[in-house]
Amino acid sequence: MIQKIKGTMDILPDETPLFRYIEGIMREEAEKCGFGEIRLPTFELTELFVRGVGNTTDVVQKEMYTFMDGDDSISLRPEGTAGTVRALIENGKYGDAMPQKYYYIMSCFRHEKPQAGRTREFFQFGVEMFGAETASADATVISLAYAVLRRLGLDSYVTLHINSIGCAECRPTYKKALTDYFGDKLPSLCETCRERFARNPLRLLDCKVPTCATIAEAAPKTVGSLCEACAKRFDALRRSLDAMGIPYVVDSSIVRGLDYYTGTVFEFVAEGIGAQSTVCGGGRYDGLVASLGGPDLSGIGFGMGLTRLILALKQHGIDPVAPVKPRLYVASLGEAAATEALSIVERLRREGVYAECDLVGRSLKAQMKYADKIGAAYTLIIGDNEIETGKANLRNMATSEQTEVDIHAFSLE
RNA sequence: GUGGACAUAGCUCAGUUGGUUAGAGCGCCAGAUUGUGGCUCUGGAGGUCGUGGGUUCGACUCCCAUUGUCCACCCCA
Repeated sequence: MIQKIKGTMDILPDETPLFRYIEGIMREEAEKCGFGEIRLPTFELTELFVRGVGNTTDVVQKEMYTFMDGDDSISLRPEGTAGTVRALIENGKYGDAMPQKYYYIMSCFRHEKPQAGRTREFFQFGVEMFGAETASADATVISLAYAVLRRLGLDSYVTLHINSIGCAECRPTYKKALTDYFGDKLPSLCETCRERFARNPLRLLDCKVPTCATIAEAAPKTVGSLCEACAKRFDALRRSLDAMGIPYVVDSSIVRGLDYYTGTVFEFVAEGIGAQSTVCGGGRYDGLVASLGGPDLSGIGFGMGLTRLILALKQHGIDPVAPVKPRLYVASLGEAAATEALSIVERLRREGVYAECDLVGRSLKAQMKYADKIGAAYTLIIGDNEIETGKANLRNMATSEQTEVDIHAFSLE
């Protein structure tokens, strides 16, 4: 048989209600903050991601689904920010009143090796805000993520980590401080860290190898080498979060692997769902709009992984969706009754009631069993006698009480 | 890309040092006197033991390869 592609998933009817529940919360919370839904192409020109996400990143270098379309190199979107920025510029939305606020719930694609909390096609809730540089903007975006987690009942199981990695002004200074510090310690670092030293020194702070982690602990902190503006804004963000009652920890190892991030970065981490524990990650990207050919416009956003949220919900036994059950099952005996059952069910459905009848030719007993199995609240039993008299027994499946009703005119509580 | 574990009915798993027609529970279907569910009982369908080689008189069981799944590294949501 033909199997699905590695790293993709089938979401069956017993799981989709949970997805829709979570998506509903995301939409409500985003729209309460004035974010409007944006729908974007599944694929874009490869160059958008090369320039937007950054050609030194792993995501672009080795995880994109890229192929030729005639003379164009196109790629499946590996994340949502680059496309949103492209749409903002292309549709001239930078001319409208600021801030511009967008959200999306869509699948993204990365050619990675699947593991717990990581698939090649994954579903992401993302939020992007443009043209607002205040700490209040940062706090608003973070509080939106927190609101979603709180409504899912996960707020006490996640930790918010925040950091500032500096702007175009202070980041180079900080990078130099870092390379100065790590430079003479290279021999004691692990192999991947030596690579990181050359490619993305910030990531040195995030190594899990014990010896590297100890060395990293004593490394100069971003927060200590921020320029005045960045330091001020980071302080303001902390005060804002305090004021809003959103708990957080300052974590200098939060770095982000996408090139566009500047200044404020943050993650919500859920312990216990596996190694991929970041349930939401985001930050500021003040240079991105300009670097993609738009005006000099600031931006901040986050991505939240649907399947990781579901892992966390499962881990804590949170199951907020009730299965959908029919109000009525019409059991029938004989062909005439089967036809009558169909018309009764049709009438009720037109009135907005979820009703079912036999579709596979079961015996009466088997129909009753089936009605029980699917959780029907009531069962109406009809045969030739009932068609003749127009009356039939309506059985309450919980109490087993039966009442006689007019089969053409009865209604359900 | 690197490493580790695992692959037996629709699902969760047994399967003794390699030895006759491969098992259980759950699920599914059908019955247990005539037109009524949940409990119980009985019966039934369903597996070329992931795939391809090899060792052997004989392989679900041992060896090799391959594919897939899971977990971790890396990276990220």
